[in-house]
Amino acid sequence: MATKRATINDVASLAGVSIATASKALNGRQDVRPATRERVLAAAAELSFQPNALARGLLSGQTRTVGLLTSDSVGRFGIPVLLGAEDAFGADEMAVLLCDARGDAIREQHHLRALLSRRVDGLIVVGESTNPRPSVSKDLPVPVVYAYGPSEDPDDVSFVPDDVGAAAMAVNHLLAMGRRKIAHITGPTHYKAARDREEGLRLALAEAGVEQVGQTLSGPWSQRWGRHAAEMLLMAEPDVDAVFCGSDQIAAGFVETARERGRRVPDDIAVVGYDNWEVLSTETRPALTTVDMNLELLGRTAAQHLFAAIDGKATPGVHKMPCQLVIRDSTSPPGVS
Amino acid sequence: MATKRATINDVASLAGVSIATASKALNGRQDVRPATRERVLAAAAELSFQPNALARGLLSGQTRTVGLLTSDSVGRFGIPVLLGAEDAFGADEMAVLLCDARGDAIREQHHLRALLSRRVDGLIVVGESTNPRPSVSKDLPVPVVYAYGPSEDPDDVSFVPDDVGAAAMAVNHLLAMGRRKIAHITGPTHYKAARDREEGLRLALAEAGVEQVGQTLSGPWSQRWGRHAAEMLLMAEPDVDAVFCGSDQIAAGFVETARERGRRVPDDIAVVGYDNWEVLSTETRPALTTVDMNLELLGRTAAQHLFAAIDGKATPGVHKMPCQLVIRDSTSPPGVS
DNA sequence: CTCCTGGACTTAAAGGTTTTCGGAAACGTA
DNA sequence: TACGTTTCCGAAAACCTTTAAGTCCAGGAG
Repeated sequence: MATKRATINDVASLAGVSIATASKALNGRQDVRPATRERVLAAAAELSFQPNALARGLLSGQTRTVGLLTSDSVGRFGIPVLLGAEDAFGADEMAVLLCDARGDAIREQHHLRALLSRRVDGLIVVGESTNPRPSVSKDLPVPVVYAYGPSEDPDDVSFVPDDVGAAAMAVNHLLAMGRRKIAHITGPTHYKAARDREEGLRLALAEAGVEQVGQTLSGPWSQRWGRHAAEMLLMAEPDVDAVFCGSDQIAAGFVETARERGRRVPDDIAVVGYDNWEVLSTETRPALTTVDMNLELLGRTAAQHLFAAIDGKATPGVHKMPCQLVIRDSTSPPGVS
Repeated sequence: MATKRATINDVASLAGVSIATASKALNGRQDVRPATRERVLAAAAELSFQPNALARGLLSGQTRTVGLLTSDSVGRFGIPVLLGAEDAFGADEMAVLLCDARGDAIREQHHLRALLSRRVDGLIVVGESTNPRPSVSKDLPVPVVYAYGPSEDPDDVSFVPDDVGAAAMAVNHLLAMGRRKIAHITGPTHYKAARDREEGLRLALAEAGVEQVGQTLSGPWSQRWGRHAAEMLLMAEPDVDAVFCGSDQIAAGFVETARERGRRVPDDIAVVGYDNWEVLSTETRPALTTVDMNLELLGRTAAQHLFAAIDGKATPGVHKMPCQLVIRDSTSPPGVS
């Protein structure tokens, strides 16, 4: 806590010039003699002058601020997007106003109004799942991009991970490792993520002419379910040699139970997870091969496209972002434990 | 994307009054006839008018915005604090400008300037650990409160979890369950959290006149270390009947290995974790008794005190916030599995 | 009738910055 | 000397809202 804030007026009078000249000097404009500029800069430093962004924004109509409206309280998806966005903005000193609607539509509207009244230049909406969500962009005076959870309206700009492609990539990896008895354990079917990943699995298996082992097992996204599904699967399909799991939590549970039941991973059964949630994927034994959705890149890309949209160059549609397969010990080739 | 934003001027002329009257009508002030107010409100609704917070802030000197400056990219501590802060602010529609310095002092200064230039009303600084950190508040024109990681300067306002008290509480719980052979596995000693939690353990044991079993084992905060430490501990001190772990990650690793080595939890060995990181604490077998640092409450309290400080009523010093012991199956009394 | 009161509304200033335009000085050229 | 050009700087408007102060008018009291 200290003195009152200095204004450009104070700087100008300390430097003995008008505020116009001070402004020009501070903003590196022409039309000001080097010696004068020097004096102004010195005065500004002396008073530790910070230009008032409100006044500047009022005049220019640009606040250099974007709103990030998220719905996943836990930050599982919002955080990487925030980081990516900060990266994309960073250089040019954009700031991020963060609001968490906690899945409540009323609260979302409330936050939306608050952000709009603060005159954000744009908006990033982060979904809590990849299920399409109602558009928020109708008649909004600023551009909006959706990250992770796409908008229902195809005229909006959305960025989602390519779950289908990533799942296919994961399964192709298992096939390349020589596995042919591949099972699938995943999350609730009302998640589009679960359906997409299963779709990817099916495409990859079909292309290779390989049959899936057993039915897809759907349950919660939890470790507990992974363990439970493992019991069922190992009982019903004893000759399974690979499992593609819809999340690292499920995979961690599976690996634990498989281990307990005397199945070696990866020698007897190879396991692939999803999410690359490091507290799980690198701490299981063995560490998990898993899909990294590259959320930080997704966030950065969304931010960059928001910039483009702010400049009037929007690119509507749902953009699928490539994921990455992180290969760890849970899928080494058989015999190469 | 839609039309240009309406100003109060547009509202006023649509309603056929002056902007002053429009302002008064919109803000529920007296001196305006009900019929007139009605007209103004209708006009505002018609134009979906949102008052420009920049202009308002410029005039009042208050932006109703606070900055949240965090250093833990992963959001493990920052997020609950953000949520708590949003809760405290929410009713009164404060907004939060979030910046992540990622442990980089330069970037922190950069963000600090950006926040100041945006004229935030106050600042919450969230540490990445409970280690005291350099103060940022000297000669700042706005109040600052520190959450989780306290400031080195005792004149600042800091809120930290009461690690010592919580550890003592955890150990007292073990003692109450009849355990007398208590060991401690924790994180690196350069973390104040590790030292404080050990301190709490010592106080509780001393008060009960019980000796700690073996030396405190220090290592990374990881599950891997928990497993490794479990091997060592079970070898060196076979008769241990309880372990207090410095984190849920360590506890999860310990439980896993103890189980593998044929020790039953909690029958043979009771285990207490720390953090109540739910993806771990509720998913281990058995679920972990653990310390919940109540970070959301901490964040809310910090936010409330920031309000107080904004109003000129600061309460300097390091405030220790109470934690909570969440009792689950890993510490049931012996024989009551 | 005049004067006063109070209600309903308007005018104008303020807040800090950027920008446009015009002015002044210095200098060179005819 | 008169004039044009260049260089540097200042005055003032604009952005949008709130509020203090002022205006106007109807109606009541004297």
